[in-house]
Amino acid sequence: MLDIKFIRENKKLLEKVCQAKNVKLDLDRLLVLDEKRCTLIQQAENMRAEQKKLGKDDIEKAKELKEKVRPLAEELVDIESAYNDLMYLVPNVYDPATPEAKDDSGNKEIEKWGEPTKFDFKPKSHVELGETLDLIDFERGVKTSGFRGYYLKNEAVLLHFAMLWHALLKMVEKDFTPMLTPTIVREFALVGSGHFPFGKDEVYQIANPGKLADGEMIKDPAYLAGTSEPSLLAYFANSVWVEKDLPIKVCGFSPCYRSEVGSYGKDAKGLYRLHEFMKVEQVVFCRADVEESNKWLDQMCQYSREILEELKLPYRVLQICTGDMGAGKYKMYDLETWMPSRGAYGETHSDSNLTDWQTRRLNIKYKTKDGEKKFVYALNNTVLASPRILIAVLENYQQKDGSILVPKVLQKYLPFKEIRAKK
RNA sequence: GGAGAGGUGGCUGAGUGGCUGAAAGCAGCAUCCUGCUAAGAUGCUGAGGGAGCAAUCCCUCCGAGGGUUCGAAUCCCUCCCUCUCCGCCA
Repeated sequence: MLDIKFIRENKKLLEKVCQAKNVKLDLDRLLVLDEKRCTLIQQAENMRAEQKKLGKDDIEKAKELKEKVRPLAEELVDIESAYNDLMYLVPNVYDPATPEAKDDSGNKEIEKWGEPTKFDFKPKSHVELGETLDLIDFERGVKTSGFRGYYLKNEAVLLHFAMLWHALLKMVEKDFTPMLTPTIVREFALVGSGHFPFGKDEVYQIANPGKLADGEMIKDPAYLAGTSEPSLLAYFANSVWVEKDLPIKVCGFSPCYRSEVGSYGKDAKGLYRLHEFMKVEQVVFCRADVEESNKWLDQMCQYSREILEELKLPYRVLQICTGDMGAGKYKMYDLETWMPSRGAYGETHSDSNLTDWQTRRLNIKYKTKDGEKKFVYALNNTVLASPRILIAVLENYQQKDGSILVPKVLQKYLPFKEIRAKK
């Protein structure tokens, strides 16, 4: 959400943003609704003030006024509802330096660490490795869970948790408050984070929303969140901090659920695109200052890079272009980690500066030194998501003899240093 | 799942139809007073939106949403949440 005043004054800019971000929004209609809304509010308020003044001195006249206000109030409800629907669709502006493009072809590689792993043998994919070493069972996963189902087994399970644990400890070390967040969330959390109304299809809905047999509506349906970000943000909904308490740094651990509708054909095999996985996520709230928030964006990226570097996994940093960055984002990086079976880097982290776009939706503010109230800026980034990261670990660490070495940094958490075929 | 009770400002807590946006206390801020500490005196102190250079004025908000009424924190309905007891359960 943006400030309506800003929208009024920057129509041209926002038209451009809508086009660049591929957001369909009738800005003219929004502005017309806004105008009507202001007029109606003013009229209704004046009448109500008059009505109140009359009090019980002239009940007849007050009655008349009441009847006059009623249709105005009714119209206002309709207009405000339409107005709000559109307000939730208004995208955030983006950093002027953002590469412009219609799709991910415009993403710009801004840094690279390490080189793609070279093998002096024909490397296996994590799917093959998972099968021969008895680490992953897709067949039974699908049998039990359906398309994209999987079981992790044996060392892969411990490796998965070792990495998540390592990631969580890392963030605690960086002074983030660890949180284990709800995965079942209400609508407002997803509207607040901006996952709604844009990506409603991608979220699993539970609690049977809609009409009951007697025609009653079930309100407040529940959803399975695709990340702990909505929960981490919603935790602070309707709160006001004092400037000196900023930044607020939290990290969440949670299972993540994604329906992946609209990507049926993509990444059909392996651990890349799953309906459920686990993730450690970092969220920072900072002062309403673009420069400061961009510094945090870089800093959060650095934390994630540190983990990839400790794991000695080759990666690159992309700045995401306008067409690929999502309505709410002001600036965004992805980290892509080298995945030998793809012969390419695959997205493992996503780092975003949303400025006040989310905090306006959730009403999260702070009081400045001058006593002024402002919406805080919010940012989020993946710390580590698994099993996807397992693709990179299993494949990059495989040996000629078919075994897999355990990254050194993880060995302290594990009762083994390598993974070999079972007898 | 069954049976009860309840949700009021930063906190405690009055208030059951009409100058109540809300008593009182605590906390907070300001000033004064007392040789420190402590205590005392007085005043100020909720949020959102709108008009105005400003003083100020107007509207909305007592869990949320509807309804009754000229008028609702107060009456009615729905929902959400909290607490107590019972049942069930990892």
